[in-house]
Amino acid sequence: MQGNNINLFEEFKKLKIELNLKDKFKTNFSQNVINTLLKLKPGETTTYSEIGNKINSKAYRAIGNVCKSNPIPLIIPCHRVLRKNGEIGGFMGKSDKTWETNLKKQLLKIEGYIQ
DNA sequence: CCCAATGTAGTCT
DNA sequence: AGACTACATTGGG
Repeated sequence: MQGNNINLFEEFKKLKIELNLKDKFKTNFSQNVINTLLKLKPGETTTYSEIGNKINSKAYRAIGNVCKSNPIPLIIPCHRVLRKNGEIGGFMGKSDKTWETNLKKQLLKIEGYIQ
């Protein structure tokens, strides 16, 4: 059956939603973080320290803070950011084993990063 | 294991 | 304005 599968990214493209990211992310730092995140493709992951290298900053923890203020998870793919030591890291403001971090794992599964 | 460094936002005084 | 605090982290002692 062909028509049963939906490519979410193609569907999103069709919607042609325009986001005013500068409105939400005012500072230089946060815009750098967001721009770096938007370059990630489905199935790709990065780490807080890797983003730090790209934007020339050591504020790894602050990178998490930017993600926390992400109004639209999935469009700004904060779930593709993992800890350098392989841990899952936090999601939507929570860092321990909560439904939020579990959702993060599920998203990575869907995108094929983990089984 | 403990701890300083990092950027932002929030809460005081 | 300034001081202080909490964070989805990291690398070093």
